[in-house]
Amino acid sequence: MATIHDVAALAGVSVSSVSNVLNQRTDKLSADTFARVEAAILKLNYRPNRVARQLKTGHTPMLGLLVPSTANPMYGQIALKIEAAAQAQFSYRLLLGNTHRDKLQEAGMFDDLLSFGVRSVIVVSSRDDERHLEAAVQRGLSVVSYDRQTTIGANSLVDHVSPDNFQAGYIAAAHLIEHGHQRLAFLVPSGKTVSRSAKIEGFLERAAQAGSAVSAEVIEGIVAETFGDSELADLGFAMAGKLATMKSRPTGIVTVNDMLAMGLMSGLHQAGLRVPEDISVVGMDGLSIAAFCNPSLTSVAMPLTEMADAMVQRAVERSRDPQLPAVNLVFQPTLVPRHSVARPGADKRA
Amino acid sequence: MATIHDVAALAGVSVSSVSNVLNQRTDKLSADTFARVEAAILKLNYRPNRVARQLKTGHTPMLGLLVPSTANPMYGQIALKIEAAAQAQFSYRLLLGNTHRDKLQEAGMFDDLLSFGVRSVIVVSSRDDERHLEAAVQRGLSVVSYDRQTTIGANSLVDHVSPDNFQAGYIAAAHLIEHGHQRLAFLVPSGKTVSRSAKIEGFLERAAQAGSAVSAEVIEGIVAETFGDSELADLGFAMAGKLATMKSRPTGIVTVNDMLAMGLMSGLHQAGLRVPEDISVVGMDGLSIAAFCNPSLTSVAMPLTEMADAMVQRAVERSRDPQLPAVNLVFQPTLVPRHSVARPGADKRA
DNA sequence: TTGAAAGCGCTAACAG
DNA sequence: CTGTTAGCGCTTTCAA
Repeated sequence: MATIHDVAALAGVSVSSVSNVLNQRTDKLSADTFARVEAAILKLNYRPNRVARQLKTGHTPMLGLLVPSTANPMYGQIALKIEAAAQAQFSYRLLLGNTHRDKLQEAGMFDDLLSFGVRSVIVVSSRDDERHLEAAVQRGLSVVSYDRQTTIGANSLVDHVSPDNFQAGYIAAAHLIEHGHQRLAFLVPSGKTVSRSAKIEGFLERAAQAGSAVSAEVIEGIVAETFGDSELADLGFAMAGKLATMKSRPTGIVTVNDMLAMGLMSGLHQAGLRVPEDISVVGMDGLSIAAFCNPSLTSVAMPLTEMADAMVQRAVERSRDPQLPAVNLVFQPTLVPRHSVARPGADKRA
Repeated sequence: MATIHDVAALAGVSVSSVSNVLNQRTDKLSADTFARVEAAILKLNYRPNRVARQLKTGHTPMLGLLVPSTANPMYGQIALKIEAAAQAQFSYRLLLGNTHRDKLQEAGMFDDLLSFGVRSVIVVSSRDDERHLEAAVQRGLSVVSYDRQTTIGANSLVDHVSPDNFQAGYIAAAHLIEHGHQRLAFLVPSGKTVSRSAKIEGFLERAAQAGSAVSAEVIEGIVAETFGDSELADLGFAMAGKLATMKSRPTGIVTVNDMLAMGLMSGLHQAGLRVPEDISVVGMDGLSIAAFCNPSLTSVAMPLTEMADAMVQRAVERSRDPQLPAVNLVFQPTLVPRHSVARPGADKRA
């Protein structure tokens, strides 16, 4: 690989002139010198060594991304959008880590990012406890946390970008109520997270507004060790079995995410219950793949592209100017009606 | 951040002793020095700067991964397995790039990997032309290509790891034939790739062995610009419309991958055709999520974990010893029977 | 067994 | 406008 010295020698100039060309400092160069250097660069097919540059400047065009698992299509989609935003906005590349929501995995990734000189990281995790994120900030990382909207006014060192989860729960319940459902349930894996709590609150709030005619309950399921890459779908499938045997079964169900909904619908079908004739289901995420279930899944979609853009922008800009105050950005979800919701008692087979 | 000098000062030794501790050269150190240095490292919470180390050694514990799009669950799953293998085998981190099968994107990624000093890359691309991969090898990258099994004996500079796609097509057709299907079709997006061709050949071969009673055709669909993140599912959905209006419709369909199959089943259902009663469908990939379709999708599963392990091992080992000859590893797929295949004419509703 | 010192390739004063 | 030079933090001869 050619170095800056080779280019300087070939162009008959000093290395600093070459460096100035590389860094667009045209004001410090004669047009002639500039041209000669450019020619030399071209002829040698020279590419500056970013490692050397980084050792000097302390910067590197890389962004860390921590997600629970790219095997979950939601996070695969997020990774795609974030990569696109990082390239488009800053020509940054992505260092990816699957954490399985494990604190140790996250900590290991932070260590490595730091030692690679990466200064910005986006964390999609959802654990309730955020102290290890603050610790990472103290060590010099600019961290953006996804889906963990903090209380307004809370003083944090990390940026937060999140859909309005309360609103998501609210409009999901509203959709079912508008279709005449009176026995609602919210399905969620056990384990408290900020986003789950907010969704549940929104769901319950809307149900409460409907008065005593509408009942609402929260049903927790436990993710088993034996579940595979699609553990949430596995859980939904398992929970369908429980639902099927309930005496006073809910007619309208909201799930905390689309994978759970897909597993649930599959399990309900297996148990001989029809969606939406016997039970209506509303998912959350807006996974494109959920449009291809049978029936296609009605879902509360999150504005992924906008959120990805915002996350990348905050992560990089704050790594460049750590003085910037942390912000708390909230994005509005929208209901995407498809075919998993109907009036209770309706029967298409009629 | 503490540097090696801080540690040396605190321990009262020279930087080279610290370096020797860092690199486990215990033979060149007294036990006492070693202990003092370790203590200093601990007290300062010192982490060696990998950038500086890399500038000196030329190595960095990073692996590049190029996939068409992590929004496709198949590639999300591959990314997950590869990351796990890279961590487990070598403690390497992953630099991820979504290429959308675009040659320019791939080239840009190669440039960046090289300038970051990354020496190994795994490419999941499937374009027929492989010259740009060979070019990357010339520039110093160790590249492993997935799903592009080359002709035996072909002399290549890149490693190939691939499922036996011919066999995949073969057992998919066999499965349908065993269920009594006589009019088969293979669905594929237009655009030739090595893996698609092999699958088609295997499919046709098995059909031919069944004699003149069995007919087999290949149906190509064109991915439209308007399709979204799940473009393959969109395509399957669109192709279902075409199938529904065919005069002499196939009863057993094999799709080149699971996303296409999911879209297809959704489209068939939309068109009033039942799976598997009216049409049986066999997918390929073995996506865990395909177990939650309705009906659940019978599919030819590829041994992802084993392939990921092999790819990582080859990529890293060859980057360390470029003398190693390129290999061509082939892995066997297995049929995962679920509920999208039945005897033609069978009717569960009876 | 330990330390001094050269340099990996680049940037950015600073001097000319 | 151009060139010289001192590092960035580490590894690794080579001497002591």
